[in-house]
Order: sequence, then C-alpha cells, then structure tokens
Amino acid sequence: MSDTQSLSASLEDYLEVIYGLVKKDKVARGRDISRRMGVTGASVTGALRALSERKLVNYAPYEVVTLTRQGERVAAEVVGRHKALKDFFVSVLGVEEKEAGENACRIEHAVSENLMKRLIRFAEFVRVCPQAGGRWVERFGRFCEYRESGLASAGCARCPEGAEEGADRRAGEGQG
Amino acid sequence: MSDTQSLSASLEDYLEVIYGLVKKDKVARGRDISRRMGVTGASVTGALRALSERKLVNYAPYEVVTLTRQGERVAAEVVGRHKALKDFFVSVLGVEEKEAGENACRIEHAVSENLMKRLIRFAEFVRVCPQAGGRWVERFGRFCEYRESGLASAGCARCPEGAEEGADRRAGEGQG
DNA sequence: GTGTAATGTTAGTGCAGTCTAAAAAGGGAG
DNA sequence: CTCCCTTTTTAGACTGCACTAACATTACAC
Repeated sequence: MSDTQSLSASLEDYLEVIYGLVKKDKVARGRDISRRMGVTGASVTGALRALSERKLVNYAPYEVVTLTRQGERVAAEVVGRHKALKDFFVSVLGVEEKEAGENACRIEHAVSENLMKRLIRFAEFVRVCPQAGGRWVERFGRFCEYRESGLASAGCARCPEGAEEGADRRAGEGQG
Repeated sequence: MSDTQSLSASLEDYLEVIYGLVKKDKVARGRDISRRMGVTGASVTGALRALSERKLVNYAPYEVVTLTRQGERVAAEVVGRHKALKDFFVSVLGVEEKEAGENACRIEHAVSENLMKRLIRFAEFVRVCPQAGGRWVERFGRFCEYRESGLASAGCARCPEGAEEGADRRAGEGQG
C-alpha cells in the first residue's frame, strides 16, 4: 500500500499479468506476458528489467519469472483494486462484465486508497443491507430503463412500485 | 463525444484548464495555463501547438488563446466528466471534496461513456428515489463508521435501525 | 550431439511529454 | 522612442514506453 506510488500504470499492468500467470503456472514466461499484454517481446524485456530493479520480480535473462514477496504483495493489491472496481461497476451500477473489466483496467491505476475503500464498502453495503440489497439494485435498473426510454424528467414518480412515501420534492426539475 | 479518444490525458487536462480560464477571462494566457497546470511555459507552448493542430484551440504565437467550437464542446465534456465523478464520490460515497476532486482529475480520462452515464444516473437515483435518498446515504455513512470502528464482520445485524427484515444470510462470514 | 524453430535480448528509432537555458517578442515608464 | 521587465518561444536533453530488425540462447526432435 505504498510502493505502488512509484509504479507506472504500465508496470502495474505487467505485474498484474505476471501475477495471473504465476497463479496459473507457478512461473511466468516472456512469451505469455507479451501475448497477454499485447506488446512485443522487446517491451517485455524492458519491463522485466524495471520490475526487477524495483525488486518486484525475480528475473535473469533467459530465465522464467517469478514474483518476489514484495512483488506478490503489490501485485495482489493491484489485482484487488481491479476486482473491486469491476465488481462495483457490475453489481452496483449494472454495467456489462466486459465493459466493467476494461474500465477497471484503466481506472485501477488512478484511485486513491481511501476512495477504493469506500467503493468496496459501498458494494458490500448494497449486498448486505436489508434496506438496500437486491431491491436497490433492481430499482436502480428500473430507474435506468425509464431514463433510457426518453422519459427524462420525473423519475421516481413513475416508478412502478413504491413511489410516493417520502419522495424528494425536487423530483421533476427536468434537465432535457 | 468521440474526438476525445484521440486526446491524451495530458491534453485533456490542458483543455480543461483553458476552458476554465476562458470562462473566467474570455481568453487564456500562457502564463495562467502554466501556473494552473504546474508546468513550465515551454510545455504549454507544446500543448497549445498540439491542441491547435487538432483544431481545438485558436492559437498563434504570442497571442492569447481561445477555444474553437469543437474545443469548447470537447472541453465541456471533459469538465462534465470531472464534475460528475467528483459529485459521485462526494454525494454517494461520502468522500471529502479535496480527495474526490483529485481522484476525479485522474479518473476522468479513463471512464467509458456508458459507465459515465451509469454513474450519473446512480447519483441522480440516490438523490431522487424515495427508497434511497438521504436515508441511503446516511445509512451508508453509518455502515462505514461501523466498519471503521473495527467491527469488521456482521454489518447490518448491528445497524442501529432497520436491521433484520431480509438480511442476507451471508452476513457474518468474517474477514478480519 | 546437432540443427531448426521458438523464445528472449540488444540496438536503434519514434513519440509524447516534461525540463532548462537562452533567445525573441511585447508592453509600459520614462 | 528607447529601455527594461515579463511573457513566450525555441533549442536541446531526458524519461518512459512502445516498436522493428537483427542477434543470441534455449529446447527438443531426430
């Protein structure tokens, strides 16, 4: 939770990919890294040197790659950010898996620790709290459909169920 | 909503700053841009050339800068993303203004159009929906405090009000 | 054990973005 | 009008990260 700051987005990505490969195959080979990253071998060599200098990977020319303790820690943290973001996008905002993953990929390098924590908590909150849970997400889905269908103003007044109760008077300001 | 793709994060930042200055002073001067961006004048000149090539700013050496139609459109969109993100972080997740802004600054360059839309809708939903509104946000705040205070497991079971009802049985898996 | 195909590395290039230092342009004050 | 100070631009260098092309190493098939 701190070394990360000195890592570029690019190096974080490499680390993430290596983490995945090591989880799967015990070691990571250059070819697989370059395939997954969509870069040439030359780029991989450069990245491995950089990560090695930072003591995040065990690397020597022509040999397979593994993560150091440090490296594993940092990688796990990055992967954790990725997963949490993706989960949030999917399970709270209802975004498609693929799009959620792509966004997580880019955003994971830019989120502060505290914001991350809040996002995680919020997703948990939505899952766990009886006032929220399923119903919230479902309701939000419906809300989106209404907005999607061009009924851009009212919002909750038109919600099929549970409208009135304590509706905010501001509902109906209009914006389009 | 598309030219943006060809703009680097850096150029989007310049555009945003110029937008702000133009809003304020009608024109933007290099000095102010460099001050706000925290870069040297040389960098500003380079950026202005790049933006000018892309027809986003009206620029000639030694003259003041304004936005083209295009430029204004793109800048407004970027600023809109920034504001929406910040608003989401503050009003939904309860993050401090400053931190929310800093995060928005970095994240605004990485969010897909659809995800953006969803975030905006969610913030609106939380504000407008009677089931959600104030109460959700408030409840989430409380939820966070509980988590903060080291009671890392149960969650809603301990919520001061409105617990049991339909609480997820998974609550209580423990994680710390 | 040797030779070829796959894999990995080096060397050199390019691009984007920053910097410093030095030169050029512009804008008053006198 | 001229001088000086501020602003802007140029020139040149550096970093990070990608690429291509050529070279080195390894693996393994025979």
